[in-house]
Amino acid sequence: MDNYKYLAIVDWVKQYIASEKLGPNDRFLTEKQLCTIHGCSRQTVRQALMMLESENVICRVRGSGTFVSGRPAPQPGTQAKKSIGVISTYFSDYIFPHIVTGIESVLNDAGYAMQLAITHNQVLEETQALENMLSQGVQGLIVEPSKSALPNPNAGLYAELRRSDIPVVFFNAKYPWADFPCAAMDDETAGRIVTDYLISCGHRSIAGIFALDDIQGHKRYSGYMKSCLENNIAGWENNVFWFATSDRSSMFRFAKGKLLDLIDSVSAVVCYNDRLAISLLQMCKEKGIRVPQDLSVVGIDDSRYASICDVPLTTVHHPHSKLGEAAAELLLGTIDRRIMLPEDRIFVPELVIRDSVAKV
Amino acid sequence: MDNYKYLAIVDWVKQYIASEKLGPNDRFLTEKQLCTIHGCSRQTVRQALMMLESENVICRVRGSGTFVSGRPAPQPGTQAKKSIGVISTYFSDYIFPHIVTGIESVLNDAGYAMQLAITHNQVLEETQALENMLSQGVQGLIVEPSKSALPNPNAGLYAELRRSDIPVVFFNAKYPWADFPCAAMDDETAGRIVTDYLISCGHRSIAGIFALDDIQGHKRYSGYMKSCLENNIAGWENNVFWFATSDRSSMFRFAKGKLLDLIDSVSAVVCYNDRLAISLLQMCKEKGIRVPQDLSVVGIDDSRYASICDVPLTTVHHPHSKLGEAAAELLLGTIDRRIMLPEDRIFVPELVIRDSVAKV
DNA sequence: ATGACGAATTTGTATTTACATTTGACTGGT
DNA sequence: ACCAGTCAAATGTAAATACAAATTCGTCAT
Repeated sequence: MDNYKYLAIVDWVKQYIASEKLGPNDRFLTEKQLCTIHGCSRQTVRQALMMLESENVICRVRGSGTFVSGRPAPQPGTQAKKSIGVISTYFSDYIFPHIVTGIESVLNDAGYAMQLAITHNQVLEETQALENMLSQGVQGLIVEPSKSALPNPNAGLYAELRRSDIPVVFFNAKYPWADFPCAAMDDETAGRIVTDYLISCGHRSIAGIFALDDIQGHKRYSGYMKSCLENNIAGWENNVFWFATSDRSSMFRFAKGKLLDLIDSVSAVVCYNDRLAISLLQMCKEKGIRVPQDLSVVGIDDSRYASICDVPLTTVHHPHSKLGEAAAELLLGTIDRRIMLPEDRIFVPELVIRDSVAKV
Repeated sequence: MDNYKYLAIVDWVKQYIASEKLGPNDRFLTEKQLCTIHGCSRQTVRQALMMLESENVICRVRGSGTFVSGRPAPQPGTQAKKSIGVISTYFSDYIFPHIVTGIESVLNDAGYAMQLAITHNQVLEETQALENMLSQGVQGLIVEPSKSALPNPNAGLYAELRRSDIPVVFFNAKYPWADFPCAAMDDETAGRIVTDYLISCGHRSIAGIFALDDIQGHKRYSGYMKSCLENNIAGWENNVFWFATSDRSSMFRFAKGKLLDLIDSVSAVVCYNDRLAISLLQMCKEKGIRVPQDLSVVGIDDSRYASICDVPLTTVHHPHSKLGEAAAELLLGTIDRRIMLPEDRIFVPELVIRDSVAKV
């Protein structure tokens, strides 16, 4: 039975404030008054007040007095609502909003607040975000890696997280050097099934455009490669065009010539994702290349633009919000179990056939 | 010059932990040792240690000793990174991601973390989010009101925020009973210019579909109304179709008959926003109504779908991310000045002409 | 009225002393 | 090898005292 005087005073004060209906900024009893009321020394009163101040119940001003501060701690269960940090590369567009929505819904149901930061796929912004989150005292982190296929200065930070038992879950991709659980779709299979589909439609010369700095890009490329190998597609290795995600907007300006040459020589293109595919569609429109008559195009991710755009895009469904929910569930699971098992949640990709592929 | 012993000891300990490279869970000096080192009483040492413990630098165990805990507080500037709460109705889609991105960029530059909650336009979820944010100790709030045109149970909470000087900024709309600054576009003018444009194209019977539970809906309706009045459009009052935002997805199921009758009787429709307009376009497609030949449609907000969809939509440009930035700047301004002047940031809407309106 | 000054009040810092409670290691017996 | 008891060490609680620093407010002179 913890029966200490200063704790008794803490409780008494809370009761007192509640019963007297003291609002914010009302003057409270002085230390001396509390001493005589409780018949104890000033130090004991001070210890109680110190505790109350750190709990944000009161506010003390030297020379002036003690005041009631803010909301008087609604429930006695005074633990602050816990929060989870979410770090994403982007989220203004594409599939990201859906993923984050999925995360939010699960976190919210579990009573966690969500703190969001965006890295714009820049590792330094990731560093910044991680530092922020940690100094905010988050209970866990859900991170989409930035430039997951390149060396990364944050390895030390993640190691520290591991040591201090702050749970981390990745989504979309995972850093190979950080063994945390991950929610993602099976990107290799995604790359494979779009290529398989093109081949099943009779295409034999198929270009691929992939992100270079990103594990997802590598995996999708790998699926494309395996499909080409298994189906004895010749020359595929020379038909691959690599880009860095930072180039995404500018690649169609700077590398247009090279890209057009490549496109001229094939009958179909596997695009790293829908966003890229849609840019390609626009370029084709400008150049008078008809899709799918002159060129077949497939994307991956099934973003909403894929179904709305001019030539509805054949693509691979991305689990969007389900993936976000899975990531959040993984994190909550590790928080509950208090251990970090690196069990991933991998989603099986499904082909979505629309109008951007011709049979030959 | 604050030159207190216990603060000196706090600094000394931080230095010591850093210089000796003590990791988490390493045993630290005992209180007695610190007493002899600094030549002071044990209480003074304890005061310092108490501070360090509350800062999460050390961890004390009765009967055992003092231990180094976690990360040793990187910079001496030890105030936890401050965070701002952002409460939005939705954000997975439409213009919301852009708005939130704008907010994030400004907050991030100013060194604030962003905490995000979503209400799904439900006042109770707004209550929940507000409570969460407050218990997290945010420095300020950026809120998009939920059902801003209906009575709201959170009035008391906002009054409390006002009293306790926690700055609040609204965006998109403001509650009429809560006098906080607001960043929004001029919705009345937006409603007016689309109607004006339809009239300038020769339309004389123009329907309007507006959100009922939302100040933005009221204002856009008001613009539509004024334009009709000024241009002597007859019968406009009977051509208005109201809906609640919660009906949005289902209205085309339940009220289809009534809506079709309405559409049959007019040559043009003003839609509350692009999202609605696009749903309408799809319905028209299904029913074989050609846009713009049989029916002209205008939206408001210039979401990305407006430019991509089948019949590119004539609409009004929404400042998206600029509006988000403005909201964040308003908030940071009031934080800096420490007073809340209700100065709004209103954006002038601009018509974006695409292909969904026919001249008659 | 206004301003300067100072006393009283109130919280902050510092020391000293005493005892309580918990932990961990040591010791001795089985 | 194991168990139980003991004891020292470490932190926790409590009190009395003294002085420091900031604020408030009344008084007095201008």
